[in-house]
Amino acid sequence: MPRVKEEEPTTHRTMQVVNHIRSLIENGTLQPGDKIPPEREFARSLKISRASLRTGIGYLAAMGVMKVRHGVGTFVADGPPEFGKASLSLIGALHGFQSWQMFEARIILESHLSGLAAERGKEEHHTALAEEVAEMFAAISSPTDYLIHDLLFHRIISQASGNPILAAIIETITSALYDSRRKTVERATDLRESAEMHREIFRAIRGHKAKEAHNLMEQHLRMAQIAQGMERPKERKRSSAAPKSRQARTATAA
Amino acid sequence: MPRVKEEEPTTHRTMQVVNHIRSLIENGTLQPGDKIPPEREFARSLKISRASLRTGIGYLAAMGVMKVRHGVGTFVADGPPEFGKASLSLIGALHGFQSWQMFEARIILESHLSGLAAERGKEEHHTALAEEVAEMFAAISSPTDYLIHDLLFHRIISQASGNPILAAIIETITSALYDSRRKTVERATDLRESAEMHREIFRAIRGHKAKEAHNLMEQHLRMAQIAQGMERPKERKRSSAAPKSRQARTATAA
DNA sequence: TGCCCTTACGAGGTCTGACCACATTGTGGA
DNA sequence: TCCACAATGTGGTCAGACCTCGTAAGGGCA
Repeated sequence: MPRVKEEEPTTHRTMQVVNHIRSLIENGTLQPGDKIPPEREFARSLKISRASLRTGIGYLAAMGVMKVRHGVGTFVADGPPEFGKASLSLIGALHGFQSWQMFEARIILESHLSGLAAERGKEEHHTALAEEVAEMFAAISSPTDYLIHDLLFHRIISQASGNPILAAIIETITSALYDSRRKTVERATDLRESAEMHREIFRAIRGHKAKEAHNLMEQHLRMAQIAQGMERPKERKRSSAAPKSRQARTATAA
Repeated sequence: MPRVKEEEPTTHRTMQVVNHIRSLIENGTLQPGDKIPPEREFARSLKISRASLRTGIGYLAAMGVMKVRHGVGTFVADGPPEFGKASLSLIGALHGFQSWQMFEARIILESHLSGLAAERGKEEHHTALAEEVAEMFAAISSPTDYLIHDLLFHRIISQASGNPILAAIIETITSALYDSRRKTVERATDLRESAEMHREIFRAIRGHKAKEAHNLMEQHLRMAQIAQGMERPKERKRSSAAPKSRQARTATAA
């Protein structure tokens, strides 16, 4: 039998698609927000079946690189960089991540980010931060609105830090923490104090006081940690039989 | 026309699969290393097509939760927790992550981890670290072997830190940095100094000197950073309008 | 007896093409 | 003028056949 073996299509189809799109992104052909060709057409141009193309796209979508909208099209992700939304939650379920561990990670990272933002922040960031602080004070009586600006405030700091990787990590952790956080803010009674704290952080960053910005952020987050009951439990006998808090399936809905 | 609309099986099939497997993991039915049923069989039991099941599995595989082996079966991931291997690299290409940023993230995280390891490390970790240090000294003349134990050393510290989330993040960053790192080690001439440094870090951790462990690790990594030419470039004039410049390629390029 | 090669089978990988579901657009009727 | 509905384009799902890879079982040769 003729073992012609013509073209070696390199690796598996999935990776073929991933690498192709990756190169399109790397050479600038595809930019955040761009739409890729329809599946049928794209598949034909790549000489692979639509099913295989979809596998590859699914892979990219899972990691947050692409965003698929039913009935509309498939796009390159835009907005703040972030790892797959569900990834932390999923991997956490697999390895038994605890809430306090997520919060600890957040404290460490965001404190540093705050310090970096103080060192590297530009005028534009200072302006944006000032605005969010003002909005927070204005929303003191509305926990829901307050939370929005709180999130924005922290996100701006991430951007100001000049390290998108750390920013992306924080973004991922924050979204995983979002649910429980929303509940806490609902019953928070002293948003004013929180707002004051944010203002102080802002001032430290604007004044390029890295050390101070770092410490204030850490202090702020530790308070939040306590408010949400996410302190690290006392060192105790391995009692992993804790009441597992069922995470909402809807995750970061709306 | 009979628009019966019987049971709405919740959301899309993909998420249906993901949530199903997720719940199997959460309630302990599925544990790391376990094999899931064959696709055909599993699909039938879930009342969905094999294609849809595969989409869901692909999603989980992309995030490192599951591992698919052609001709063998599909398994729940085991080994050190980690986000999708390609994720950082891919998202990095999309958002123009720089190598120095990855290294900066690594320094920040791993220094803290080292401090935490000093606080929380157990005997078992100390033993393992000691062993790796010994192996490093033994492999001083073999860069490749040396790198293996170097990697292991840092991984043990991650575990000893008691925060699997931070450990997973580090694991992801490290693997993204691996390529360029391997090249550097090839031409490294002074592995002995590096080994000495690791030993000092080990001693700090064993002695529960958190601050010292933190500083030593930071110092160690900054030296490595310089050795690999991954310092943060000088601050340069730059318009805030994001001049769409061709994204610099990360050193991990091909 | 013991090893190696071949075969068989189980499992994932890919293809095809049809059809379903969702969003947007355009057009005709009220 | 405005709303309802149909057409269109795009992703989502399905079905079943076939391909490829790994492993284990079986048989032949030394």
